[in-house]
Amino acid sequence: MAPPSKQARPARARMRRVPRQARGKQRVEGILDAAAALFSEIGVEATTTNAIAARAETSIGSIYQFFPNKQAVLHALNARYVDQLRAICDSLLVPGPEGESLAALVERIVRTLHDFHARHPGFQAVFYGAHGTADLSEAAQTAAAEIVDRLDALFAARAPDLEPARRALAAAVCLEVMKALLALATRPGADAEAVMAEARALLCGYLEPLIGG
Amino acid sequence: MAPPSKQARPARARMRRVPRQARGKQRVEGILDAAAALFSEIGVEATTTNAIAARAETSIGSIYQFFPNKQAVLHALNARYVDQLRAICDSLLVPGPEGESLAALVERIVRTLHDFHARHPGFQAVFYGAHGTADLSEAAQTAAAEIVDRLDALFAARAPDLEPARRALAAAVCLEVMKALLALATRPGADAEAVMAEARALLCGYLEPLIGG
DNA sequence: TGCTATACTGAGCATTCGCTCACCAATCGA
DNA sequence: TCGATTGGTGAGCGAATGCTCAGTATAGCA
Repeated sequence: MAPPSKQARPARARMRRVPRQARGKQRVEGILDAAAALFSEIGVEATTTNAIAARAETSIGSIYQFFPNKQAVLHALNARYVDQLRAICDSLLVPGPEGESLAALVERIVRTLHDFHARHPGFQAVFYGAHGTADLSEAAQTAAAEIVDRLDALFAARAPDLEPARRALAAAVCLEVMKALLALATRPGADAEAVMAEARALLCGYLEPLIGG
Repeated sequence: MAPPSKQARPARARMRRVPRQARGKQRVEGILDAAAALFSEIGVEATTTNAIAARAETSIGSIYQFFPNKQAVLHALNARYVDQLRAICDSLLVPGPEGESLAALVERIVRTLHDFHARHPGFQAVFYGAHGTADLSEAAQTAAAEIVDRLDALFAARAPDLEPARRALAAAVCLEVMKALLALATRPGADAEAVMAEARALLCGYLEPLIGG
């Protein structure tokens, strides 16, 4: 990422042009798919715009028809993941069946999020990366804030008397722990089931005094 | 990092020349200090060799007198951290005073490692980064493996009957959880003490059934 | 059928980065 | 004092990267 204006970026646009025809929409999807694959394979920084174009079997020109710069591709990909995650959370991070045990709740959450990680390798690259320049990790924070809010609401539903500050902290802690352990579980050569079992034990032990059995 | 031979690197050397005079040793230390500062401020990838030289108040030529390439600087910095960490672990990850409670042990570990993180901002940048190109994260894995081994030995001392496979898994899980929560604690604007309290609760709850009270 | 908006292309420009090399300076040992 | 070894310098090279732009192709519509 070399010469995108040394000055502070003015009013950054997310899209240069919105695709109107069907093939335009397909191009954009193909570009995002290619970016996701490369991000997870070689990392965000190491992925070049020309490589994304080659992987998407299109030309760099096409990328810059729709995206103003490389960052915008990352942001768009992140937005796609956040949308999917939001849909999943809507049916996941809710009180669940009346009287659901904490263990069952934790099991549901851990398994669902692990599935999401496994199905979308690019997600980790976008969500977990420090990406050096703070500006880029803004994408990750968007997604993280989304999940912390949902978790916080879920905790509030199960334990109305828990102090809000403690609840928010617990939600943030749970997210970070989940991130760390799901990364461990999806590491090449790791025993995902075994790690998930530890994650369940860890989270249940932590949440039991807070959220009740 | 642009043109360091597209081919597989042959027999990578860690140092081009070992400093013999005192001022040479000081130069190397100054270069590592500058690299550490920049890595933590703007990230490993975004840090250029010229920027390191400027920060160290020397010339790029001097860097390449001692280091064969940018990676070698990262590796040397990592080695310096690993040495310091090893020294700390030697007096930290041992059974401790006879009959020490699990809570006291966890408290000791969490606090000491938090201090280390706070004192060496560059450490996180080196230790936590994915750094894209797998080759670079090798540095992080070196340090991680070191700590996991120590933890494993500590667990073995406290719970000789625990199954080795489970013990190793628990050690890896503890390291990842610690990494995640220490990162959360040192995040700008975070309440480090509050996060550390949660970390203690989390780890005690997890380890109690494994390592005994 | 022709006209227009949309979509697509890829050589190449501007810029950056890692790193070299020819040269100079300080320090050491005898 | 003087050669030898070690330490230090920075303009600039080659390669790679993000991105542009002039031009071409396709789709939608009257």
